[in-house]
Amino acid sequence: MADRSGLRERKKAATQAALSHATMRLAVEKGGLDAVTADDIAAEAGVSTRTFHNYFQNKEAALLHDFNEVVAQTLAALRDRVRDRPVWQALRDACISVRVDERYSIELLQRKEQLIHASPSLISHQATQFLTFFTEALDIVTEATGAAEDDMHPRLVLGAALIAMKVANDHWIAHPDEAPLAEVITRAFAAFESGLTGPTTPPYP
Amino acid sequence: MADRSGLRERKKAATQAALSHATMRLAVEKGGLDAVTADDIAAEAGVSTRTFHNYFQNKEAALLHDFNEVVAQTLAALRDRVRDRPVWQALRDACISVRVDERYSIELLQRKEQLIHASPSLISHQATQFLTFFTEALDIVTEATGAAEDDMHPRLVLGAALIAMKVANDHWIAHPDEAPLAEVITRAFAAFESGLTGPTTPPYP
DNA sequence: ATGAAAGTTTGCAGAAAGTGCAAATTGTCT
DNA sequence: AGACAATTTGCACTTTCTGCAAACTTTCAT
Repeated sequence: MADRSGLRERKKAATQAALSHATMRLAVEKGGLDAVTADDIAAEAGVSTRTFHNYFQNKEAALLHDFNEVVAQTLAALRDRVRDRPVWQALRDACISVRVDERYSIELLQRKEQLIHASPSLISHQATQFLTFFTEALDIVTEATGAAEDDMHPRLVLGAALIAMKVANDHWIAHPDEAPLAEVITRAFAAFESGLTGPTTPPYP
Repeated sequence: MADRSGLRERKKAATQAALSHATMRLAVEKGGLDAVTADDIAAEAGVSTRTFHNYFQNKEAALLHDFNEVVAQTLAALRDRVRDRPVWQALRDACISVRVDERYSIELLQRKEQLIHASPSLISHQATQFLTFFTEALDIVTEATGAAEDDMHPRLVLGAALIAMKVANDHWIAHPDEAPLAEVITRAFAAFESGLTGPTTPPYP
């Protein structure tokens, strides 16, 4: 019944964190996650290879582990907010409320972004995480709005929000000093609010 | 120098198609791609396992092979259209021009969709294909509009188009008799054109 | 038609991932 | 302390994927 603060639970969390951190350390050190084996990671974290696989299915999951918390917290924030404001604003506010910029150092985020960008398997795994987010968020949104099962609209709104969030985050990671993250997110969401056709429309002969 | 219609080229294409089809056949038969091994596929197609891996890195790539053609053709269509109309319309028209509904049978698409939905590795691989599309399309769009390297707008527009395309396709595959694919795509794109905030906004206390 | 050049297929060896199982170890609770 | 439950570990095994070199097939110039 002890789910919190038993020695056992703390040790588990510590091991998981150690494995995740070891993965990051080795990936940076060797210039790419592909050059790191599960054996390496287990050794670096001081556990057996088998234990590594008890915690994570693969190295990608280990490296992207902390992103799960971001996803969980965004979903929780969305559940809260969707009650008292329109879906689009709830999505925007939920994304802003997570404050990735305060939770992780910009150097860490940049290095991680670099690793992901260079590895197809990491890109792939991250995409899966996004899809999980999408699916769960869709449940929240459809329940809140009472939209029909086959209505495309909730999916389109949610997809747009996800794109806005991802593009804004990537932009901020690449140019952290230009503007605070919250503002970049707000700008990205705003781009969808007035219709997309206009801006990228040069004159034609 | 012969890249077209040499015996060699035709044989290669035939082998690749045979492997891709064998993969689909076995996946359907065994109720999921996970239950199929590379050995199975090679045997079914009448080549060695090593040859399978000469053509495809993994079973996922084999199953999703024909989607590559769709991507290539969409990109080609986009390149064409982006010259004489606004980016957003070019994207929409390019998506419509591919006519997935005429190229594949609805049964095949539905079975494939089912397989993908049930397999994390397939979802993952498909996401990677989407990202490849995104990256290449971004090149086309930025070149056509002369947008700055760090401008979020092209990414947002492109992301929205991708979402519209995916949501429309999924919807049409699930409800093929409701409306023609082209119309569903048009509707999905239209949802972005007038601003997203409105429709999913119930009244609040 | 023939033979050299270029491309393709195959088997084999080997690194690595990932899973099931049972024994050993470690934490929990009375 | 001791019974009970959860965790860690080693081991065996299947599968994926890659490199390499030998065998084979197509191509093309003579």
